[in-house]
Amino acid sequence: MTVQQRALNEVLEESTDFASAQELHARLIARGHRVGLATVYAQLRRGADAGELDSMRADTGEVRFRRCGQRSHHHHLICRTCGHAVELDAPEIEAWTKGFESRYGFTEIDHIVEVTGLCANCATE
Amino acid sequence: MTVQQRALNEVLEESTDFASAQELHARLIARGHRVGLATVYAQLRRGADAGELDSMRADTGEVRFRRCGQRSHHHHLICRTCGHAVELDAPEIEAWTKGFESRYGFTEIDHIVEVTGLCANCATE
DNA sequence: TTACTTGCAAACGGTTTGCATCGAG
DNA sequence: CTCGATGCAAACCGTTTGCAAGTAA
Repeated sequence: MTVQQRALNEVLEESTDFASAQELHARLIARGHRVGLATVYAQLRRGADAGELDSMRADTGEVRFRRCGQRSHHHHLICRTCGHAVELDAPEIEAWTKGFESRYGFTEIDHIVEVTGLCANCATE
Repeated sequence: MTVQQRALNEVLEESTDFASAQELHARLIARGHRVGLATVYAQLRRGADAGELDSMRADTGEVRFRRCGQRSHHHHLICRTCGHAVELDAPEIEAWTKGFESRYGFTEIDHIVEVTGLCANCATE
């Protein structure tokens, strides 16, 4: 656990919405940390691979990250423009996917569900 | 309406899934059309602006296009091992996502749903 | 004619990589 | 001491733009 990792974790901890690698890097610099952009990218990649971070691609092409607050399985409603996120309960989805196990003979069923849209703020611009 | 536009329309007409600008360009070249990549991008942009094309950003970062309104939205149940796919109807999902428009003030809501598992064949191996 | 489209090449912006160095364990 | 993390600079890749030449109407 390096100094840079601790610093990034801190910033991720404090932000509630999805943030881009560059935004996170800028915040680190603003706080006086000396961190390379490539390092931030590397850290974010590791975090996402390890399942500690959720990632999504914005309309602009950047990837945005957020620490996953809930441990249990859940989904997000995410603004495609600014990354603002709402956590969703999805009992319907869980039930829906369960049904496939017997119906199609599939096992170990998993699912990825991302709901995206434009939040009230971004829609007016 | 130029020759290149007619050619691209033809290719879009024939493809049922979302295709990237580069894929579409490659298909045009494969058919013997002399078209520049920049032209394909320009055409796709115009088509999307005019509402004739749906566009979405893939995980890889490319933008993929599809002619609008053909074929209703659906999802797949895909085997993680052999790639075997089953088409799914998802009325529950559609209804579920619709509810968010008013509840959270989001507009233009879209969703990505991927259901994966092991098919009967692959599970026994 | 005239405005719009074409298409090459160069620019752009986010991300990744090569590699020498650093530092945690 | 060792191996993974760091960070600069350069490479990458999809996309956009500048601009000269072409073409539909």
